[in-house]
Amino acid sequence: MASIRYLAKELKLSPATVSRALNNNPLVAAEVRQRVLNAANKLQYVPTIGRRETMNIAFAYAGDRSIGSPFDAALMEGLTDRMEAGGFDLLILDVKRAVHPRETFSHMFRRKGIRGAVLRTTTAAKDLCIQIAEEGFPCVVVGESFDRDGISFVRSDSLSSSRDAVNHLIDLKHEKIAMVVNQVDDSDHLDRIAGYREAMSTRGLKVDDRLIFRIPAKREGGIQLIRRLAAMSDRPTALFFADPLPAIGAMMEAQKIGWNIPRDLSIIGFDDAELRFMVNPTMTAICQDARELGRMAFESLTLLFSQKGRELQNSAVRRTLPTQLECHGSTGPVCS
Amino acid sequence: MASIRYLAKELKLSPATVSRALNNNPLVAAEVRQRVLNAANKLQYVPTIGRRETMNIAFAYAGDRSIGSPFDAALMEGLTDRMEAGGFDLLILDVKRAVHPRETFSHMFRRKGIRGAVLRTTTAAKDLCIQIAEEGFPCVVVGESFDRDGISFVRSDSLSSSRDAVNHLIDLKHEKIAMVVNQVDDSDHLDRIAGYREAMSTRGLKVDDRLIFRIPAKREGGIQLIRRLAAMSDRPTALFFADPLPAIGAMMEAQKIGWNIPRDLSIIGFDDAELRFMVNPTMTAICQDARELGRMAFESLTLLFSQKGRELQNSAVRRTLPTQLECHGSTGPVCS
DNA sequence: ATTGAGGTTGGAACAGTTTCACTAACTGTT
DNA sequence: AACAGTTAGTGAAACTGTTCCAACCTCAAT
Repeated sequence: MASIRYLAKELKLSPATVSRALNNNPLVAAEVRQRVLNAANKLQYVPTIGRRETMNIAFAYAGDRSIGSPFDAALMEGLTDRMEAGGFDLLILDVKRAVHPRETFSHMFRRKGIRGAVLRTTTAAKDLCIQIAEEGFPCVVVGESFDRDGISFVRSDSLSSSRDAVNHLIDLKHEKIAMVVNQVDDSDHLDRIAGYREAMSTRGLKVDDRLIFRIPAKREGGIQLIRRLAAMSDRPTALFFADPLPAIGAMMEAQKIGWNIPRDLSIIGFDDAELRFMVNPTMTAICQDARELGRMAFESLTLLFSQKGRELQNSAVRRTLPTQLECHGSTGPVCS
Repeated sequence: MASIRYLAKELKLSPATVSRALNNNPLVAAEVRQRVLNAANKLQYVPTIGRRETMNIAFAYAGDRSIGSPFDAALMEGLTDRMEAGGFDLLILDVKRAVHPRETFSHMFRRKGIRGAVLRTTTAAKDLCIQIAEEGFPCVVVGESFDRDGISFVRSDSLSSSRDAVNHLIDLKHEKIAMVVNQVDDSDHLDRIAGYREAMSTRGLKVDDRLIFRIPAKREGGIQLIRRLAAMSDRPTALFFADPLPAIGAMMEAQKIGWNIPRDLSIIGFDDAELRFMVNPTMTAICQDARELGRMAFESLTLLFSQKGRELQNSAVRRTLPTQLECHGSTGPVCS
């Protein structure tokens, strides 16, 4: 369709100049480059190798790059699970780093021969995802959900399992149940808070805002929280964490200052991987299947490529994966 | 150099047929494809996009795919650290899955436009690495070392820090110090055993082969080991683990059966990531900087591309990264 | 005014891929 | 047995993207 030569004819330039502009070659005038980029975006230009469409899919970090987490690793594993069969290759990149000055994101993807992207993001970078999606580039976001149309995403259903978790604590006769959540909200975490509130009020427990603690989503956050609790006169008997690492930190610090878990304090965390088995006692946690999430992301992306995807155009692909509450050793009946 | 058309002329075929053969298109006769592949390998054919050399680097799993580990995640992070500046992109693949029937590995890499590969491997797949290296494809192995010439690799220096670890235990007056190591050996683990033996004999302690325990490198392995130790009449007072997960499992199981760590048992593990901080007490461990290892792997690879690399040809690039012993709460003086 | 340097641009050559037409062999039908 | 239809395999040609080289244009210095 829209080839380099077609663009060239349209813009009354040579193919050479268009190619240079698309590759951010400095030997092209700024004004010309801008015109070429605009035309390429408008005409939905997609580079090919010879006559073959490229078969790369990007796992793209929008925002902080944090490959380090087991969650990302599992996600990637799921992504690659089905890719080989379709002849796709997986490319890792950091969108902020990869994009050249005065280049749109979708253009950067095209320059690298990428057909579609799985965007791994955090709330801080939500805008970035919206921007990329609005440029019309096929992408699926993991780790955030969006209200507006036109943005595809896959997510875990945090709401119902959060409800389950809190109900489990209430079944154990806990009443002062605190929710511990990251300082910055994303939609996933908002769901977790909603689940907490729902379960509490349904079972006739008052939700006191002072029972919702905001901490950084790191191990240190959990440690600090325990130190705060230790000073309280009327502290909660159970904690529900919306993130894995603070839950671990809290368990360790609590034991360090002599509390017995679960006798003196019950803890429920989240787990993307196998962390719940690495602490003593093993941790009751809500588990999400990150690998399956990766598979779903890939399938959503291929759906966007297909004819059906073209029809959907503005209505996006959205999938939700159920999560499970796994009961282990960090929760027990309230001890009064 | 060796282009498709050059190959075609050489083999008295059309460029079309050569292209098909190289892409494993089924519409080409088996005998012809074989001839093309042989010629491509002999003439060191490298595909290009237009006239530009491809800029992909592969993070290739040779053997079991195990992206899941934090070690791999950190490795990848290190790899990508410097890549963007050089204009390279990182491609993830599983060599066994990616390779087509009757296709050499180097050919598969070339088909995908890959300039060089970082091979992440295990001992079980050591042969695979040797094969790829012998095909002459630029690659750097991580996680294994090789005696023979012509194979580049980056590794952590396990020997000296293993010595440090055991010496630390001896300083704490331990005498019955056991070494716990994976059932299958790789050169890295052999180094760790060597370090153990060296330290023991230098300090005048006898190395009893019954003090070297072989277990699967999983959490469960450590659990099983503790159960075995519990039944022994004259059990070791300290354990030196060559792998992260069994050390964690052992700590948990030991505490479960009522042993106090470090009073009843001192434990030293390995840590690629942050696991040592997630257990209680925090774990004394040998830490390797997987991220730096990734950076080194990338730099070694680019060295192989450069002119200097051409000269080296048969003598390979080899780098070793020091590791550190970090003392935390899981080791203490022997208690008699 | 002339010359030279540097920035831009286009033409041409060349890289790989696929479409289309063609051949040869094989298969099934009359 | 003869014929038609199908299929595997091949090559020419058309098309895609990139870079080398020559040409052009502008501006400053002589």
